[in-house]
Amino acid sequence: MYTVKEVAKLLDLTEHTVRYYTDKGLVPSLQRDKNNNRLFDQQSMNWLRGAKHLKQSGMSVEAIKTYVDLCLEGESTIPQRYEILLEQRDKALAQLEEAKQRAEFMVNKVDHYRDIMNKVVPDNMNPGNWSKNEIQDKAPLS
Amino acid sequence: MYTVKEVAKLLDLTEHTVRYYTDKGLVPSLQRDKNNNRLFDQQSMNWLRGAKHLKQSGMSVEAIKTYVDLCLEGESTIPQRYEILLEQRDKALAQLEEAKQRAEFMVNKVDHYRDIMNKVVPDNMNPGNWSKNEIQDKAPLS
DNA sequence: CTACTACCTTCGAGCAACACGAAGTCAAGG
DNA sequence: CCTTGACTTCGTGTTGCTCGAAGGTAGTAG
Repeated sequence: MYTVKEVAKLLDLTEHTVRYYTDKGLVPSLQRDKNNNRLFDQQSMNWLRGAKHLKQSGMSVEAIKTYVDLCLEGESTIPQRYEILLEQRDKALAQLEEAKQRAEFMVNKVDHYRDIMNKVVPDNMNPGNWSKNEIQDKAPLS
Repeated sequence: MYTVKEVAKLLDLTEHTVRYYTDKGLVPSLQRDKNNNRLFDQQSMNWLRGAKHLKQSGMSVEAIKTYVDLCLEGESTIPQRYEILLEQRDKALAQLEEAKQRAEFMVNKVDHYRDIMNKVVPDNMNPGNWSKNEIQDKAPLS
């Protein structure tokens, strides 16, 4: 059994966010101790982890709540839940592609700055001269 | 030369966001036509693309503005800019890792739902039973 | 010339998802 | 007993859009 602080640390969320999600009903199995403190068992952790993944893949808190309610309704909602997950999966895959490009972009910029500071190339590093490919990147305008 | 609508499409931003960023000074090279319409040349596109990448890697609009101002100040701010980019690069790399895990998670869930609908396994798919590894995933609690 | 369409503009309000701080409760330690 | 610290609720603040109103301009069709 975990406290708010512990789950926040384990799942890499702030305590504020953990409370916010539980208040919004995203963790239906949440329990309380005799002092009304939130208490997370493994199942509650799983709801919360699922909520985090769904949120980060682009769902609103409200949409996640709807999804959770569908889960609680039983097996009859499985096709509906499947459709939702399918859409979120595709978003997650698209995000992964974007994250790759972003990481590559940032790595290139840092390398470029390092070169500048080593006097290898002149300063064409301000974003106005940033472009989408390295050919242009290495052909400074200014 | 591109209009707001065109850059929005090219960079995959909403028109609102493009106007918001330009209003916040993230595109110092922005020009206007005789009717006061925003007009983007290649340089302005690059500022905007840079702003988008920095934003998505976790910087606030205000922080990006600060960065842009540093760029405009000249070469003396290069070490400072390098530090900023270094931090953002690390965040981008961390995000990439998270995106990978999230995508894997979502793919597993979708596959799992497909199995359920094909009557391969019983329903243990509600998030309360979701767990971090597939061993547990395939050992339903309910 | 007018009317319609399709852009663009500014501005101000609204909104989601937290973030934060106040004010209070409770249990343990010195 | 009193402080420390972690928890609670509640209400306000912030960021980054998001939307819509209200209006200007340019092109085309009748």
